[in-house]
Amino acid sequence: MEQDYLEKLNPPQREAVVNTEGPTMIIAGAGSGKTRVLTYRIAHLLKTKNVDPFSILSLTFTNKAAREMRERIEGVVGTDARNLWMGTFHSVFSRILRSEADRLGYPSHFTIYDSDDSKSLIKNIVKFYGLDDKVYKPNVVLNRISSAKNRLVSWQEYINNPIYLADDTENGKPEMGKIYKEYVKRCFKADAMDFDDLLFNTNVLFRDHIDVLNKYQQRFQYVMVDEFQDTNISQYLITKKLAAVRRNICVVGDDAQSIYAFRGADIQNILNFEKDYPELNIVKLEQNYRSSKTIVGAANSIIGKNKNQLRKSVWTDNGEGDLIDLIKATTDNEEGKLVASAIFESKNQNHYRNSDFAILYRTNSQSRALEEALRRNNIKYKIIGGLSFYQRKEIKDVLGYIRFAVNQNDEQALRRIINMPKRGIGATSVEKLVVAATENNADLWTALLNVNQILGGRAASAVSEFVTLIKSFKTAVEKKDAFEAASHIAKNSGLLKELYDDKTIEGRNRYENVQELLNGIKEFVENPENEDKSMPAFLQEVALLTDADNEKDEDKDYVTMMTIHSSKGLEFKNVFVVGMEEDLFPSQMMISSRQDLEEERRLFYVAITRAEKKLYMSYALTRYRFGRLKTCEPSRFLEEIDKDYLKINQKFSSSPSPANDYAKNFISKNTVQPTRKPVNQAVIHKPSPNFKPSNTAKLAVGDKIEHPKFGFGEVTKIEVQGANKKAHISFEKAGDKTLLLSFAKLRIL
DNA sequence: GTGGCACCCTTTTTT
DNA sequence: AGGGTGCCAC
Repeated sequence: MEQDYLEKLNPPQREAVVNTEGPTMIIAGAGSGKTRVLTYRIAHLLKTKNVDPFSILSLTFTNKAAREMRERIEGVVGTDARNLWMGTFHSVFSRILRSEADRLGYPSHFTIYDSDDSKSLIKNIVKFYGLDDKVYKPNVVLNRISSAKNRLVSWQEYINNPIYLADDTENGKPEMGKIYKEYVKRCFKADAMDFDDLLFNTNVLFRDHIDVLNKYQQRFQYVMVDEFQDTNISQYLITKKLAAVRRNICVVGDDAQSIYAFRGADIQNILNFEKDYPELNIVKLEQNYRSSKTIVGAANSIIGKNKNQLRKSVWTDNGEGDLIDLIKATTDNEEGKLVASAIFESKNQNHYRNSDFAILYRTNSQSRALEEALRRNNIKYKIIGGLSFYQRKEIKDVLGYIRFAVNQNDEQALRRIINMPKRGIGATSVEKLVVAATENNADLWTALLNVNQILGGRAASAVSEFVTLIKSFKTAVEKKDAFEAASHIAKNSGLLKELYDDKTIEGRNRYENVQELLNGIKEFVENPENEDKSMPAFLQEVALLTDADNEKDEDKDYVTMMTIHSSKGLEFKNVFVVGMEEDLFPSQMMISSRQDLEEERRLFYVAITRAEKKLYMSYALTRYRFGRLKTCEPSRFLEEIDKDYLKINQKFSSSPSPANDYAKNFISKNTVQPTRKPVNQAVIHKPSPNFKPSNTAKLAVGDKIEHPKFGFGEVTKIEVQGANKKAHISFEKAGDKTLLLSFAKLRIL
């Protein structure tokens, strides 16, 4: 049987599969059959070497990659594959942390804070210390803490190291260490770990508890790491410790595809690897099986501009293929239209299906215009990533209740749900409770139980009711399976009713989303592979899930839309790389923060190498950003592609140039924002004094009105913007002043 | 404590 | 454009 698969491989691939002992580094160029090699390598271990699946640890970058790999291995070796330790760093080590939680003083049901939780906790802390939240922006603070954790710098070390203080002081943020400390303490007190803690604490666990480390060193005889170029130091050290005894470690990566430095990924790991394992066996996979010569050539011509690369030559035996189509559009909307019609034409000419196309962009916000165009052309599409299902407000609300029922110390969950739906417990009361808990060195839950000593009157009784409610949820979670408990909570928390009563379209959607969540929990419970059907088990599962992991569409024939980042590891027959504009791609941030462009260029390389047959690139001369029309210039990356690979689409090559003049001209002709439509009348909120939300009035051209700032006047023009959400009215007297209709203080005379 | 309104800020990628 | 926030009225 093994002969079968070995014959399908070229010599370096075969070597990578068969050499299972000792440290190995596989440098796998784009499209070089990496997944196939990894699959066979594990199959080889299981079948030929009779290794127990429980003793193989395989770490991947996404849950999806893990699942696919498991399925493929299952196809070769059968159900043994189910027992492999396979998953992302975060999911594998959170499982291990759960079973060893007591060693670190955590309960095994600890909560995992997502970045929203982390950010709002930081916000609380900044406020708590009375610091300026303009200076200590949650995002910035979290990044700083995160990168410290990823380099295994504890808060103690952070505070005691003058270098960090000097650095922070220079950036005007001297209190960073104090925030870091408080953040860690609050997380611990809340029985919570954030994403970085899952790795940081695994390192602490293995450092401080040798017996635990020994146990896992014995268990994992073979350790494999995929997408090695995107691991950070914390992850690297975990694998190093685990593999220290057996030294059977195999890492697979491509330095040219390292695109997560912003998250702490360190290419240095590849170089360190050679130092840490002098007996290292290096295999290079350089033949590309995926793409045409044109695509491989274009990709090479881009990545060749980077200085910090290991020399590697990716080549292919495939045919020349089509040139890259460059599509030039005047606006972002037109870009969408042109992309849609290119898809339409290509489908007709080549009998492609929707699923043969992918549209890749730099930022999630670019998806809007494209979406619109595809919808109008009746092309089915699916957006991967962006705001994930689990980040939606209504889902987070329900999960907030569930989380708090499982862990009553989960401060972030409590803050979210205590007054949702409204029950008369305002911010002041919550703050008093938190302060009381802190002062008495007690749990939040204890403070809630003793609310009568902290608050009085209506607030106290509201809190008591809330506590009773939570107690019943707590029982539900302890006694029932995840689905029953969740249904109970959704119903009795009042969330479901509140959404049901909301008859707007958005309300409907939200209600359906909650139902979908419940369905998901039901599926979780009914899945025979899940032995533990409890609520905590479900939460564990869900905390590390992303949208890309929810692949259960019946109808799979859609155009895939996603960021370049989430396209890593995927391939499509035809790929559109859209928004090829300076400042957008490469990103403005990269330029202004004085970082070099190499990571952006690698990102471009990743985008190009997703394509098998044909590549399209597009840019717009004008684009809306933050509601403003901006002129754009073609990306410098377009200049960097070897011209032999590019074809300027004839239809659009007649646009005036230079591009910027044209765009400016375009904008000057469109001084009135094109999305504003003139109308004769609009409905506005009725002005004070008898103001009630439902009181509306019609405002028409010619009406006499009074404005507190601009005085009396007459309506000369009404323009509605967007989906009738905002209207602009013009005054006669105020010098043709344009005003937002939402001025409730307007008086119609 | 709640709710409306005007103003302000976003300004990258994700486990 | 869209969401968060601070202020004000009730």
